[in-house]
Amino acid sequence: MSLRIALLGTLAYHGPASGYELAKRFDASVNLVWQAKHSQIYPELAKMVRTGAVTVQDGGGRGRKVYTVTDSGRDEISRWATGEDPYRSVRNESALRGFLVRLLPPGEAAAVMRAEEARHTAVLAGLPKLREDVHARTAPGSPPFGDYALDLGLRTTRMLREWAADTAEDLEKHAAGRTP
Amino acid sequence: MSLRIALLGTLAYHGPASGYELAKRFDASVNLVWQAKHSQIYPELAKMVRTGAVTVQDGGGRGRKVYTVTDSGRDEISRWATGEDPYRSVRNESALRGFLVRLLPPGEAAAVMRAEEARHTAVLAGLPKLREDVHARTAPGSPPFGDYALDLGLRTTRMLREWAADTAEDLEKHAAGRTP
DNA sequence: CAGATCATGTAAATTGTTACATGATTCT
DNA sequence: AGAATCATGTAACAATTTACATGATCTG
Repeated sequence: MSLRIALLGTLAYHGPASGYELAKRFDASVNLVWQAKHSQIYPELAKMVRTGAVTVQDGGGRGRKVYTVTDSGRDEISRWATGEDPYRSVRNESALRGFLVRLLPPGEAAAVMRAEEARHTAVLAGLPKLREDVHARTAPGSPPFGDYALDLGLRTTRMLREWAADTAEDLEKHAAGRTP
Repeated sequence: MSLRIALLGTLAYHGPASGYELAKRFDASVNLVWQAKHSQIYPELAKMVRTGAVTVQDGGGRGRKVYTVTDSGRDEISRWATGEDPYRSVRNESALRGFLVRLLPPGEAAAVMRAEEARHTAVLAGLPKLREDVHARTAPGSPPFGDYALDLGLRTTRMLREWAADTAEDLEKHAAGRTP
């Protein structure tokens, strides 16, 4: 369901697109929050054509197919976004790594956390460019998609970096304490 | 892979346990970061017995089976935790909802964000109890599992709540502006 | 023309969810 | 005794990943 919604949302924000381009857009926007490979996107688009959430036209040679979200598709987005369902699927491999870090010797654990910190710093450095990319891809007239979403991405990455740094610091203290 | 690692990590932190108890522990600790149902846990445990990452014994009647992590299992954890692999799988339905919110009329969108804020506030209220539960389930002598992990959970939830509140506020301004 | 990129798909395997099924023990 | 909880599993289905496969167009 979530992939379907993410695709519909992306089409609604950035305008009609091909499966190929949707895969690109995923990398450049939703990607901090949800991922999908083309091999999952193509079948899902075909399915959405069958259920009337999107329409297809041939577009721009090379066998390119352009998908457009329908009113029915927009309704689906609204229903999902406003719907109750209390369950929120969460999966976070970075955080899982954080869960395991105490099982390592403190020195090693600290190194892992420092590496994690560096990774987040790198992501932060790339965010301004990401923001430009997203704005460049946004269809004129559509609401500024990036703003809330990118803001969330920014806050998330910042938080993870700080957590990694604080954790590393704590572990380094332990490591120092045990070999005085 | 990640489920396997999460299970091994949980066994290493909290000591030997049955599949049933592991399912419980997941709900009470890793759950902010990774989820699993018993129908996935049981087969995975059986598989790990075959590959020697854990051992089984019968324990405490009622057909209960107790799993213990082996040295080889611990090695697996270390390798995974320190391994390179730059890819980090992330899935976050709350955040996905945030992505879509701009597609709704501002008033409705603001309401969705306020609801989200309330949800996070509720989770925050439950965290002290969660911390107690985790500590109660932690085997004596093992490292304080909860500390870094719960800290991350706390920071994540706090960040999401603030983001939801700020977004709601912004949307409310828009809603007011358009119907002056 | 060769290599990069655009573009779409399918197949096989793995992972995850929902539903079904069963039985033991404890608590009231 | 009946309800709740402990406890384990399987089956069917859905979602996801990895690998395989193919061809068009553009760029140097």
